[in-house]
Amino acid sequence: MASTGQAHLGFLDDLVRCETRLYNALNDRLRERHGIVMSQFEALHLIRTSPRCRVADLAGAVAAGVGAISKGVDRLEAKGWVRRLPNPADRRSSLLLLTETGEQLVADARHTCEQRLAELLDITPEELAATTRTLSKLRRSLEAGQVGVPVG
Amino acid sequence: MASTGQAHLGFLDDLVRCETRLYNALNDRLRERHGIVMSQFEALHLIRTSPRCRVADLAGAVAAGVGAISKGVDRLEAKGWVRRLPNPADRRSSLLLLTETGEQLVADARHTCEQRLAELLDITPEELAATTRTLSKLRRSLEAGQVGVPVG
DNA sequence: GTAAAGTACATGCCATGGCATCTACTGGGC
DNA sequence: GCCCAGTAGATGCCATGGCATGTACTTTAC
Repeated sequence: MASTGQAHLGFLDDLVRCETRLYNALNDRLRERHGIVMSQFEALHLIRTSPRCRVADLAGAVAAGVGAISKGVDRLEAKGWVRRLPNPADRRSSLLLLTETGEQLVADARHTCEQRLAELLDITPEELAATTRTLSKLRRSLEAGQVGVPVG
Repeated sequence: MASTGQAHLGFLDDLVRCETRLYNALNDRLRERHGIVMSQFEALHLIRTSPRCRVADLAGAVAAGVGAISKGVDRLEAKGWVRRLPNPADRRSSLLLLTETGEQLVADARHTCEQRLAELLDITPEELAATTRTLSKLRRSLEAGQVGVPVG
C-alpha cells in the first residue's frame, strides 16, 4: 500500500477549507445580526461557561497568544459585555465575567450560530456524530501535546 | 430527541480547534525549515497544480479576498518563487507559475508537511478515511453554495 | 462601432494577531 | 524578613487579511 502522506494532506486540505468557509459564514451572520464576530462569540461563550476565567485561560482554550486575547478583552469590555474583576487569589490577574447585556448577547448569538450551522451542515446525523468523535479525539491529543500554541 | 443545535456547535468547536492547532504547528515547522508559512505553501501548491492559474482562482480556492491574494503573490514574486506572465486570453489578468526554486521549495515543503502531519494525526486510518470523506462532502456543498467567500 | 456594464486585480486604510518587551505580582529558598 | 526566578497580562511594533476604491480591460446591447 502507498504512503499515507497524501491522505494526510488531503485530510488537512478538507479540514482547512471547511473551517474557513464555516467560520466566514458565521462571522458574516453574527456581524449583521449582533455586531460581533466569531472570535468574540467564542470568547464570550468561554467566559460564560468557564468558572473563574482569566485571560490566560481564554488564550489556552483557543490556542491564541495572551497579548491578542488581552486586547480582545479590552474591546469586549469597552463594548460593555465583559468586566474584569480583581482576582482575590492572585493580584496579577483578573477574573472575567459577563455583564447582563453580555449574557443576553451570547445567548442570542448562540442561537444564531446554531441556526446558521443547521442550514450549512449538509451531512447526516451519523456522519456528524462520527466526525465529531474523531475530531474530538484528535483535539484532545493536540491539546495534551501542547501542539500549535503561540508563545505570547 | 433533543435539538441538534448543540451537536452542531460541538462539531464546529472541535473542527475549529483542530484546524487552528494543526495550522499553527505546520506554520511553525515550515517557517523554521523553509522560511515560509502555511498560507504561502497553500498558494505555491495551488499554483503548481492548477493549470493557467490566476489570482482570482487562488482566492476562490482558499476562500480569501482577491486583494489579500494579490498582495500575497507580490511577496512570493519578490522572493523569486512565482512569476506573473501576461495572460494572452485576457490582458486584465496574469497567469501565475512557479520558478525553478519555487518548484523545489514546494516539493520540499510538501514533504515537511506530510511528515509533521503523520506525527500529529493520532487517529486510525479508518477514522482518517471516514472523516476525510465527510469533510470532503461538506466542503463540496459549501463551495457549491458559495458559502463564506469574502467580497474583495 | 460605440457606450455602458461588468470583471480582474492593484492599492490604500483599518482591524486583528503574533512576538518581544515591560511591569506588577507571586512563590520558593535562605 | 529578603532576594530572585517565574508568571500574568498590558503594550508596542510589525505582518497579514478584509473591504473599499481606482484603473485597465472585456463583454454586451444597440
